[in-house]
Amino acid sequence: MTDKQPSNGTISRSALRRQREKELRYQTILRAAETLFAQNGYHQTSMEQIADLAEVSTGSVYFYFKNKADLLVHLLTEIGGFLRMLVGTEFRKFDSSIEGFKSAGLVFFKNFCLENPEKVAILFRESTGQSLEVETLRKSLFDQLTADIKNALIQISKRRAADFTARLSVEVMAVCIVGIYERVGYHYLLWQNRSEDIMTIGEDAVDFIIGGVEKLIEDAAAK
Amino acid sequence: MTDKQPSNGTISRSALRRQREKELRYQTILRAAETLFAQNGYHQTSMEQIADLAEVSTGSVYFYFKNKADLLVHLLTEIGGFLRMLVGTEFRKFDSSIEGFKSAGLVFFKNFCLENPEKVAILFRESTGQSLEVETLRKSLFDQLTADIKNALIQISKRRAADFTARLSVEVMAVCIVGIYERVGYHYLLWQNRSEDIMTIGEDAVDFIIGGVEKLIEDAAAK
Amino acid sequence: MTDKQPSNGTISRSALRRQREKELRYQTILRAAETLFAQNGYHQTSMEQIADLAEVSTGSVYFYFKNKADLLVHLLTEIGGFLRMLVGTEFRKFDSSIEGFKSAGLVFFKNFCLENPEKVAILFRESTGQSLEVETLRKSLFDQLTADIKNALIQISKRRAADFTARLSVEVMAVCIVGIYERVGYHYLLWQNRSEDIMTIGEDAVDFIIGGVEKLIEDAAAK
Amino acid sequence: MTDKQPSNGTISRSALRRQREKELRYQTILRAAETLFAQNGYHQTSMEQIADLAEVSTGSVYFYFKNKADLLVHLLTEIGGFLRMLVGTEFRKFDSSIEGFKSAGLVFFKNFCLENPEKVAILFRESTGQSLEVETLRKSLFDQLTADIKNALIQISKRRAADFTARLSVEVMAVCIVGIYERVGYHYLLWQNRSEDIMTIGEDAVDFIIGGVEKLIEDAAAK
DNA sequence: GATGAATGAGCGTTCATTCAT
DNA sequence: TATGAATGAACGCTCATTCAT
Repeated sequence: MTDKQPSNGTISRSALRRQREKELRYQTILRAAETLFAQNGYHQTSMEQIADLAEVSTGSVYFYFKNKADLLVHLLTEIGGFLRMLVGTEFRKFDSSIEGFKSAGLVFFKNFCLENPEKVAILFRESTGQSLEVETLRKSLFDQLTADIKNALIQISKRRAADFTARLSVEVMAVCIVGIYERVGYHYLLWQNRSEDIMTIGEDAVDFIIGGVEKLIEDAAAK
Repeated sequence: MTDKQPSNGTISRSALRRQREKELRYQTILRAAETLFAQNGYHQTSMEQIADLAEVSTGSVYFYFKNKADLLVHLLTEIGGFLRMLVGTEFRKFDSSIEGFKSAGLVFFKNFCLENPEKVAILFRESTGQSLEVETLRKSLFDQLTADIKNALIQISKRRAADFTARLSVEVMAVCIVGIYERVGYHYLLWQNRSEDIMTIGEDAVDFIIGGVEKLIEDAAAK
Repeated sequence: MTDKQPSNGTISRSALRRQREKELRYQTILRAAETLFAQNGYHQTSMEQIADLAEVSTGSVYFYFKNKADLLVHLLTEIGGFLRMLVGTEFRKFDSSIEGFKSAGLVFFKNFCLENPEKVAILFRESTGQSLEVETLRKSLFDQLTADIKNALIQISKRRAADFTARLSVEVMAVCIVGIYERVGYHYLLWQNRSEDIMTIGEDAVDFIIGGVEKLIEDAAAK
Repeated sequence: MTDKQPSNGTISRSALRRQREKELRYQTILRAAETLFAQNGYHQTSMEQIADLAEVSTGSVYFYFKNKADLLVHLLTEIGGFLRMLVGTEFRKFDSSIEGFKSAGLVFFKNFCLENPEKVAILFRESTGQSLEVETLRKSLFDQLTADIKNALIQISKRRAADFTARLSVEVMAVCIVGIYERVGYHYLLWQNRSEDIMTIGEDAVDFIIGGVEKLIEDAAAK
């Protein structure tokens, strides 16, 4: 705490370095936890293993994270943000059209699942059925995703002059779509290791969704 | 040696009663585990708690089940069989038609989810991300469900003279449908407690599925 | 208890048969325990395993033996008696001469060790360091053996008109001899499996003992 | 990072002190286990008792030793090394002569048995008939002792220009001698508490051994 | 006498968390 | 800040023993 601020208002070089090192350590620990949780499971991973992989002491882990669940909470938050960013970007790019829907789906399978299988494992497997705190966070992440999809659906229906909600709760549709993404990713990446086929599979899944959505829009518009 | 075998080859009454009592104890313990796993979570439940709720000693629990994971395995197997029976019955009743599809979906939400929320919690939440053994069993249960749905889809497509597989892998469709059931049940029963609305919600979800399937059949038939 | 004694004083046939069966069961259980203790170790053997091998219920084991230690106590007593009988017979046959000494040694290696390796395991390995009760019995068995040998040594020394005790405590000599028997049996049968060589080895050991004894007799006589 | 490495390459004082304290704790725990194993027996001693006597927590015991058997393994290794050192030193001092033999024997009874009865209890009683791992270690310790004695015997026979092996396997002789030491120590210290007489008894035992050896050397030389 | 289900004290072990240095 | 030894509650599990039938 001595050399944080030199006499003038700027931050000293060594303070900056320490800041960087701190951030680096934080990341190293988080990545170690991610790797081990995904690989061996949350309960099968001890704090000591995480510390070992991150090459720090157990005490240090507790300096950066208040407890074991906190590691999962941070990972989950990070993963949730990352996923929303990926999908949201795609929707914005295509202006919430049906094209954006298709594109977002493919981005999910390619840039999320395929490139980050550990995140899939943590989001869909390891964070399931843990403490109340984690489950609450998990719920809120899923709720956000659902809300995003719901909004996109509403925009599309408006554009087509169809009143979606008349025939089907848009929210339920959104929940269904989330369920599809989740199980397809889980099934083909965590259970089977079909990394090479995942894009074809993803296209099929997106087709199923689009097909369903289109049909229901037609029905709604027909009324 | 007194009452096991009367002079003739039949089993004596008291032996039968003991048999019944043994089966009863087994059930009592299994139900206690189910309740506690669903309520507090697998890891938050101790063997002593299970014994207490079942009103037996911890030793007795180990007489009927070889270890804690074994309890989960038995529950999961039971739940998987029950679910397949429910859904399969419905398909058979409607001769694998699209009506059967609708009916099976509703049965899932009514007779499985609504009437057995603990089973939902265990199948979709508590059994996730446990030991390799449990995860393997879980995978096989999901695989069976997927295969059942896949077969139904193939039968329907045959009846309509449409070649489904041309447009979309039937298996992926089946996986999507399983994903929908899973997440809708989880979302509206475990996260929100919408027991009263579950049937309406279930109908919506089934409509989404039917919509998607119909659309894809049309597309396939058009070719 | 009804048909034990017919009106006259003789024992009924069925009572006799039951007597025989009881004795048989007792033996079956004891032999099962002996086998398992020798094979897997006393602590690594459970009462259930013994009951299983003897093809009776655990309850029956407790009818014949008051507890687990009691099994070991009975085995040990039996083994001790058997060993004393073997060796004693030999001494008596040769009239406590140096020939009897030699002969008894060889009988130990042949008729005790070679033909009953399980008894070697139990007497020298499994009964060591158990409860106070077992250790006390073990001590008394060793004491008896020691006393037998001591007496033989005294007789021999008397015959040679040598005063053994002048040079060396006869008891210590006896203890030494017991130690030789014990370790040679343990070393070459339990650690190495030299069943085929055991007689040659035994002869060597007996030679060592005889050599020592002779030498000390000479020394004593010389005085 | 504060006091681990001062600017130069040496280890700081406080790091040294911590090192010492760690070694001290290790010793305290090991000594507690030794005391309790010798006093109450290995199986009758719980990890909690050891922790209590060492005035640490059970967790600490597991920090220093991987499990209960590991404690016994460490004790046994330590005891084996100590014994070999004692006896070996004596042999070297007397240049593997018959005098060294005598001296080594007395050292065994005085500096090993008399001064460390707990070690006698653990080496000859508590380590017997435990797990495979312990029994293997035990065997290797006895094998080493046997080999040491065997070598000494060979040297002596060479010096006397006698071919020992002609009459008697040297190895068997060594095994006999080990057996004598073992049983005499066990008999007079663990069973009877003859601490005051142990030296006289030890001399007797050594005399018996020397007597035997001399006789056999004479026999061998005579041929 | 025989059975085997039931008991429950007891033990070894783990591991998240703390804290003196 | 960082360390890592220390803690101790908690848990899964075993198994000798009992006892109602």
